[in-house]
Amino acid sequence: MTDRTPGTRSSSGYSAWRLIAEELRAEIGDGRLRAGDRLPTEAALAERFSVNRHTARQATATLAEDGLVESRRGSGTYVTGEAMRLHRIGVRTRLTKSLGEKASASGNLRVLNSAVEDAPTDIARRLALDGGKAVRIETTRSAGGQQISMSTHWFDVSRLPDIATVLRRTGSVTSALRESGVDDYVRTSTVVGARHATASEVAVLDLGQGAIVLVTEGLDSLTDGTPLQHVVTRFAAQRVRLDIEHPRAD
Amino acid sequence: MTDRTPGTRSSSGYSAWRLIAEELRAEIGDGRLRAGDRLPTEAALAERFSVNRHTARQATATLAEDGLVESRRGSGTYVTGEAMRLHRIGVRTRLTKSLGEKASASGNLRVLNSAVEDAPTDIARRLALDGGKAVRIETTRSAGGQQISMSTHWFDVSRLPDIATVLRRTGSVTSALRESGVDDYVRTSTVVGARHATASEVAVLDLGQGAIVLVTEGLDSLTDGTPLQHVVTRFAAQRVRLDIEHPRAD
DNA sequence: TCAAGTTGTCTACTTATCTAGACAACCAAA
DNA sequence: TTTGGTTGTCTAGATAAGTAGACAACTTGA
Repeated sequence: MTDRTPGTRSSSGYSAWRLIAEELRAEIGDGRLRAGDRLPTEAALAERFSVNRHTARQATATLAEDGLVESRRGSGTYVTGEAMRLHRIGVRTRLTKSLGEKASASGNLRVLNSAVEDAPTDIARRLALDGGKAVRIETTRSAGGQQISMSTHWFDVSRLPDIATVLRRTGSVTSALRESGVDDYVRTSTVVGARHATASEVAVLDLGQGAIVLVTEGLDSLTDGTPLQHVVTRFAAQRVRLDIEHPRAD
Repeated sequence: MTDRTPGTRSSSGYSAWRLIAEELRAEIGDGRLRAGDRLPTEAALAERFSVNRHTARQATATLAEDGLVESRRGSGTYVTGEAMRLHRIGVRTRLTKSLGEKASASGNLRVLNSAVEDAPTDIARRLALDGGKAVRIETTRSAGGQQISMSTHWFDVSRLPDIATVLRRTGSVTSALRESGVDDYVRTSTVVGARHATASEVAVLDLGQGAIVLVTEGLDSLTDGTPLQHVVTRFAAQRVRLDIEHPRAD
């Protein structure tokens, strides 16, 4: 990108301004550009990425739409702030506590829909399902007026037949499980990946097309090892980072 | 995307075929399409995404270039496989156990360059630097002929003045630290995010423009809590998932 | 063997993106 | 106030991306 020779138009499926915008977003995200800093001028960006000034402008305009930078005529374009949320992932993921740095009240769970159906074979195996039937629940989580994540939960229907109803009422997985007779459970496995958001994720999470989602796939179990919940969560990567809890050194 | 009305061209900076390609990649990644499955026909994809067949073709062609699918004239386009690597993140990330073995399961580490310089203030604070000087080392990790990740390591130069030289020779952080008198250390903090790859990451990790990187930011410490290493790693998200180690339930 | 269905390739055309240059509006510091 | 530097806006033209239709090459199952 930086040294893309004019003829070597890469045809990557990304417009030039989008690539520039994401490059700048990365610099803001990892601290090379901090809140209050002035971006390079439009002319400098155009020079650096070997594009016309209009193309560079479109890049900063997109970042401005996202509220990441602010352009001031006659002066320059400035970084407004990062505003990244931290989501804790640990043994006991008390969700209602982990969202938002300041308060415990943040993080609103909403049940979109639920159904009892045959689980995909790999999920059925992970949950050690007998009959193969499972409760699938789709939820979203928001905080501070922003969509944070969306999840697909799978429970054994023979073990937790009413979990969807209870979850809809309580708005918390931990509470719903407690009401269903599960006093304690732990996260036994988590795998994290990242990919582009699908069309439905773009819609539900209120993202731009082509945005990125962090995908976590987790298994919660009773303390004796009995599998309880298989849950896949997609976080809006531009708003959330995952804070991994490590066990105490001893 | 799926129901994009013709006039509502979103102008997202992503070409239509790129959005389709990433949508399909997501379906392959999360198991909705499995190895051996046949993709919808080009005509069906064109219909579903409201584009011309040629545009849909370009999407599958890109996936074929990545080795994710294979097109067979007269028959269809088939998913070849996922081939996702798992990278473990835990308390003690013993990458290479014995000195004699050249390559461990987690791949081959190569030192790109290193320098002694002033650390950024936030890193200096995390490492509790006295003079502010730190050793910065850039490394890459490959496995099976593929680039897996690239990292930026920061060490306190007063504590580990020769770490770069030793790391260059041993090819393992654990070994290099052991030779430097550090017998044991633990991961005390890890934060995971995701964003588009920068131009240099695209080059080093051998990715396509606009690819996604998983970014981990970790702090390793002695068992008494003394900070040792601040390390930022960027994984090629299309090749790697992070497997989070959870402490035993007891 | 045949017919239906699928991918591969070609040409022509339309639409969107990027380039190029100019100038206005505005800011900040001399 | 003046000057140089910056963002905002306009017009026109060049290049890339997407549409449209046709047909060849090949596979599969009847």
